[in-house]
Amino acid sequence: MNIGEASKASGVSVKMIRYYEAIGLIAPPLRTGSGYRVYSDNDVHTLRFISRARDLGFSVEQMETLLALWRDRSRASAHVKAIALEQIAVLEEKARALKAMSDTLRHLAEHCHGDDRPDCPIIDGFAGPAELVTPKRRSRFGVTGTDRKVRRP
Amino acid sequence: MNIGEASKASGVSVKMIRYYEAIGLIAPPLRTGSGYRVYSDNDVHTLRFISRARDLGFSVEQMETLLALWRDRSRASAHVKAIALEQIAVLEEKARALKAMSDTLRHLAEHCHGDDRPDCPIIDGFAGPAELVTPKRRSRFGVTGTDRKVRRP
DNA sequence: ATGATCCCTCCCACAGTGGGAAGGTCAATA
DNA sequence: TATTGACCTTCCCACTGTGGGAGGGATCAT
Repeated sequence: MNIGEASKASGVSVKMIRYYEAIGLIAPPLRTGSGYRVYSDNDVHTLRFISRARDLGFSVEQMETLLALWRDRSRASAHVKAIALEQIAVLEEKARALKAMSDTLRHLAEHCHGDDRPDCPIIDGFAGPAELVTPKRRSRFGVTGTDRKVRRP
Repeated sequence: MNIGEASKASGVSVKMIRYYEAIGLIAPPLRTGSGYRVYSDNDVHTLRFISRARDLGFSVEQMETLLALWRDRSRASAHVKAIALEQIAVLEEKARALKAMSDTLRHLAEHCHGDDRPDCPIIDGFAGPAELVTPKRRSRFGVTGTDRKVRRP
């Protein structure tokens, strides 16, 4: 099948399929004489796997490992579990940081009467002393991980 | 004071101060004869405001509004509150999505014995039918917002 | 005067995703 | 058969927000 069909069947956008191929996450598929990419059911299966893993917040780098493990019938489940647990910890830490932020904001908002007068504890909280506003400084939390390396060599 | 000092005093990195200037979030400061940027205490105050807002997950675009409101002594607190509440909702939705992900993963991990046998419900969950693995499809949640426009004209 | 420590600008990288231009292909329909 | 419309191709660019680093100038203390 063509890329559009594979996209619909897997839930990965056409753009992303090509991107994953370019960065080497998936193997280049066969081509027709005129250069169209041709995907098998098996390829779609892999794409679907990728889609699920993305939805669970795994990075492309982690998916590389996960895919290798998926294909390796002799791998130990302990290995996969370790990666999953690591990911769970990351996810939970991000959720925690997010919650701390919204709690702080909510606290500020609760003390703001929200009418047409200019006094506003939210704005004052931003401008005033740090302790009032920062739950825990410097937790920027990019959604995808930190310092990873160049992958296209 | 020079940019390095302003950076230390505000908690915004030197790189970011220049970036915020380039995109027009902050006004270009005065320069010495040799081209060094010179910041006043007031500038540092603004920078600190920005630093706090960033820590609470506001995007640059939101900060533009927030800064304008901060400087506008006649603004209505309702306006600020509305922005804050919006941000709270976004933050909470992200936290919720993150939690759903980690719950799903944890569920999968709990059923994985984690030894050297290859059976692994985590991997199987990725490869198998969608219902088992996706808490709620297609919630990718970039940390900063979606479709915003070019700002350097 | 020399070296250390600033600062300047400019370019590049990254994740991950989409937009779109310029062009080739394929199937169906008029 | 010729045209149309839906696909496909590659290539480049955008974005957010942040850091790295090169190559060169400025300031300051010893």
